[in-house]
Amino acid sequence: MITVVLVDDEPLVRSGLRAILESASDITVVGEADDGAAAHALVRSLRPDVVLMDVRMPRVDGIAATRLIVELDRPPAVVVVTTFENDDYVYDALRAGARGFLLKRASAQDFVNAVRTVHEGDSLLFPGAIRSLVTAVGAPGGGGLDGARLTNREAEVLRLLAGGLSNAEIADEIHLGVETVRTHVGNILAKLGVRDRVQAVIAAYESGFVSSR
Amino acid sequence: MITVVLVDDEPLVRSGLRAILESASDITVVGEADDGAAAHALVRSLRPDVVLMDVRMPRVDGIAATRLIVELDRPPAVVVVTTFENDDYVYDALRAGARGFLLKRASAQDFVNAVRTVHEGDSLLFPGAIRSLVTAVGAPGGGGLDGARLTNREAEVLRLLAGGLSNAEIADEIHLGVETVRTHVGNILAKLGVRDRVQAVIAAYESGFVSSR
DNA sequence: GACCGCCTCCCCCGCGCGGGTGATCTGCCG
DNA sequence: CGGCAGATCACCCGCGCGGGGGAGGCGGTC
Repeated sequence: MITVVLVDDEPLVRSGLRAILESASDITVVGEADDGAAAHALVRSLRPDVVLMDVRMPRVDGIAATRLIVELDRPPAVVVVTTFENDDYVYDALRAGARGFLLKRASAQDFVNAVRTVHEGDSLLFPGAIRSLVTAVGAPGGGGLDGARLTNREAEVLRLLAGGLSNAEIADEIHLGVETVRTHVGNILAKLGVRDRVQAVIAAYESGFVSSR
Repeated sequence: MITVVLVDDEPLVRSGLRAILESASDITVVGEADDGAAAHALVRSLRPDVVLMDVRMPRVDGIAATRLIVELDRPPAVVVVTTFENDDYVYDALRAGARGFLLKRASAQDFVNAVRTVHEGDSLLFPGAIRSLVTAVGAPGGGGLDGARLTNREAEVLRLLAGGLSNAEIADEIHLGVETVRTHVGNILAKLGVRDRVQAVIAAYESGFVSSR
């Protein structure tokens, strides 16, 4: 059984999340808090497996609360919940130690899956990378991106990379030197905060930057 | 404009595909055939970009027709369409040179995407790998697979691999020697017919063996 | 008993990959 | 004009990865 604590300043949101999560037989919501300070206290006493945390809250916000919580010993997995895709607070929260993030408009199944995922492993894979990429979804061949950290060229390279091409093949494909491709790939990995091209591909799929089917 | 030839022995199916594809402004169905021999002749005269081919047909079947078509110079991309997931004919067709395969129950958008994909690049990525994996979807942690080529252990390794883990990390995770993991990974790559772990991850996503969100 | 598939581990070899660093050229912006 | 970001290419280094073998144990089937 996975125990969950909900943190959001709106009772309506908490109720909704509770209803969604409790419909899964392996998940129990053991507590709710309406601000970061209360969340910290609640987590210390209840020791849940997972915390669903709104980033934007009065007084102690989700970032500070996340920071406090992950400093506990054997801390729960914190999943940040947000309304907006382009929310810099989410970025900060991920840096503060959150295991992943979800949009409030995600489906019920998404929430259930997210809780299970962070509980099992160490994932909601590469939240930082996915966060960087969600805002970059757009032009297929290299059109105008915006909030993304990736440049047009980098996005193009990532797309080919996610097609399973080697650096040399990418170079051939877009008529560049292999060295240049290596540079772009290196920059992509750095910007996404992932270790290698495998993780970059995963981030590309998980974020919807490329999509299956 | 992408030109397409449809090959299926049932007029109903051809009509359906035609309606779906012509709803896309960049796709035109330039011809239809109801068996493999007619398909071959039609493709030679019309030189379409893409052929959607049923595998199961009377007289000259889809496999033989695919073989004939891909032997033309500058042949069109052949996409095999089938009713059943566990259809060995599909396997043969892929070996015969088909660029990908689709289930008849796929969505309208899937068909449109498939046509565009094979027309642009060289993909419907790793059709052989995906074919191997679609039948393997099932137990998350290593339950009973069946028609899959992968053993339980290999499926488990692939799942971790698709989580972005290195060989050493996989070895740690399931308490094996790195050498053993290397062997499993090697076998996985061979069975899927892909070159490296990056392509294996892509196949895992494209096949639904692992799924985003 | 012989056989085979699966799992486990081992060695060697070549190469692609990723990190670090630096260079040049372009175009944009203040 | 100077500054800066993006794009291009370069070299070095270490290592993880993948291919090619081989080998032993274990549990099934014939």
